[in-house]
Amino acid sequence: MLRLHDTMTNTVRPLALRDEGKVSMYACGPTVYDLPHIGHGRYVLVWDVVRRFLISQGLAVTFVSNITDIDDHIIERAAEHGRTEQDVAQEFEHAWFSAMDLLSVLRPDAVPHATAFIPGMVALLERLLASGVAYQTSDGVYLDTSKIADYGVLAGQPLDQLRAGARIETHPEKRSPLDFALWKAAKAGEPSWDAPFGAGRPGWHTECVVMSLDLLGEGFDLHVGGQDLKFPHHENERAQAVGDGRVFATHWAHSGWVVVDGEKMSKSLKNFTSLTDLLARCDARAYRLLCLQSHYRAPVEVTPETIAQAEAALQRLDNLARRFRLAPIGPQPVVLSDAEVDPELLQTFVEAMENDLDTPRAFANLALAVSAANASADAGDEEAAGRGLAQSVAVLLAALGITLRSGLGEVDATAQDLARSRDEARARKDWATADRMRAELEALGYTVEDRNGETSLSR
RNA sequence: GGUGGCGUGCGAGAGCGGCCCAAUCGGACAGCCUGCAAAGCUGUAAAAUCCCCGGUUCAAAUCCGGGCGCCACCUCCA
Repeated sequence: MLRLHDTMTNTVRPLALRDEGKVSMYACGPTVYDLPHIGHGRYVLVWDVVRRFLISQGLAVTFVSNITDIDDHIIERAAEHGRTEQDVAQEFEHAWFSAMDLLSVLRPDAVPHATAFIPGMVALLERLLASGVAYQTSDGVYLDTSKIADYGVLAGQPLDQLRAGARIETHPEKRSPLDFALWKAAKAGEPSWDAPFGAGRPGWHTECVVMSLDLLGEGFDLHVGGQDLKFPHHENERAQAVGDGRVFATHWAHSGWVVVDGEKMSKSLKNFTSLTDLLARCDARAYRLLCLQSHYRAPVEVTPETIAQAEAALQRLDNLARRFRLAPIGPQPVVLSDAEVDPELLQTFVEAMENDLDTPRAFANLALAVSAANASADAGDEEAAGRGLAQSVAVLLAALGITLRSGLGEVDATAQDLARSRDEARARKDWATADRMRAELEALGYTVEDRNGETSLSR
C-alpha cells in the first residue's frame, strides 16, 4: 500500500482505507476568477499521479474536486468588468479544464460547485449555531475555534502561538482572532442566498466540508492540497466537521510549491506565469515530467531552462518509442496487473512509488531501463529483450500519465516519394543528392533517420 | 515573535547511518556506430569541505549540538 506523509501526524504512514479496495479522495479545487497559474498545475499533477498510481494498483478511486464559483475575488472581478459572477466563473472554469485536459489530468469523478450546495451549508451552520460552536455577528456567522478541542493540529503549532501571530484585522464582534467566517451577510449588489440566520453567502472554508462529506461520506480516506492550504483552509474545514460531531478525512497530504529563483511563485510577487501561457509554449508532458523528477513535497524550480531540460529528457523517451515502434498508451489510467511489464522493473517502480511517492527514484529506474533497451537493440536484439523493456517503460510512464509519441504517423505521398528517391541516390552513393533530399524532408517537418539502410521518417 | 523546511557537480534533482570515491535527467567533451548525419551505446571531465564548526559512532551527505545563509506558513493563495 502507498505510504504517504500525513500532515496531521507528521509521519509517513500507509493509507488506511475505510472500505477495502476503495479509495475516497478529495482535493480543493480552484476559485475561478482568473487563469490558472503554474502553481495550480503542479499540485494538480501531483495528485493526478497519486490517483493514477492508486488506480494502477487495482484500487477503485473516487476523486472529488470542487469549483469555488462564488467568493470575494469573483465578485470583485465581475464588478470590475460589469459582468455577472456566474459569467466570470464560467469563463475561468472553462480555462481551468482546458488546461487540465492539455496536462492529461483526469477529470474528477465529481466536480461539485459551491453554489449548488448552499442548502447543505445552511443546514450545517444551523446545527453549529444550535450547538453553540458557531455564533452570529452583525455581518455573518463565525466559528468559535475555542470549542474545537484540537484546533491547530494541521497548522502544527500551539493555539496561543497562532493567536499571537494572527495579523487579521481586528473585528470587534469576533470572540477570538482565530474565529473565521462561515457565512457572510448579504451586501447590496452582491449575490446572496436566504437563510434562517440572515441572507448571505458562504465563507470559503464551509463549502469544502459540506461537499466532501456529502459526496465521499464521513471518514473518507485522503484529503489533499497545496501546502499553503494547510492553514487556515484545511484546519478550518476540519474544525467545522469536528464541531458538527463528524469524522473528517483520516489522512492529509500536502504538496510543495513552485519556485522561481528560490522564491515561491505567487501573484503578489508578480513572478508567476499562467498555466495557459506555459502550455501554449511547451509540451505539456514536459511539465509533468519536470514535476515527476522532484519529490512532491519539495519545491520545484520552474523556469524556461528547467522546462527545456524536461523537454530534452522527454525527447529521449519519445525516441525510444519510435525506435521500437511502440503504440501509444494512455491518457486513460493503466491497471498494471493487466499489463505486461518486466517484473523486476515493475517491482522497483512500485517500491519507489509506495515510498511516499518517490517519483524521482521511479523515474531514475526507468531511465536505466531506457539505456538497457537501447543497448540491447544496438546489440541486434531489437525484437526480444529490448522491446520488452521498452514496452515496460512505456506502460509505467503511462501509469504516471505520460503517453509516449513515436511520431510515426501518416507520411504523405510526396514525402514517401522523396524518401524512396533518397534511398536510390544513396544506393548509387550519390551523397550530394541524398543530402539535398534529406534537407528537403527536414524542411517538410520530418525527422530523418537511416534505419537498416532505409530512410525512416517521423514527426 | 512563533512554527515548519531547505543548503549536494555547470543546471535540475535523488540519496536520509555502511552497498556513496554520491543515482537519474539536462548540458560539455571524446570514442564507437554512420558515406556524412540523426538516433543510440560507451566513456571522460565535472561534488577532493555533500554550507561551516564541533560531537556521537567501528562507520555520517545521512544522527545530535551550535553557527551562517535561504525559503515558506502564521493574512487571500496550490
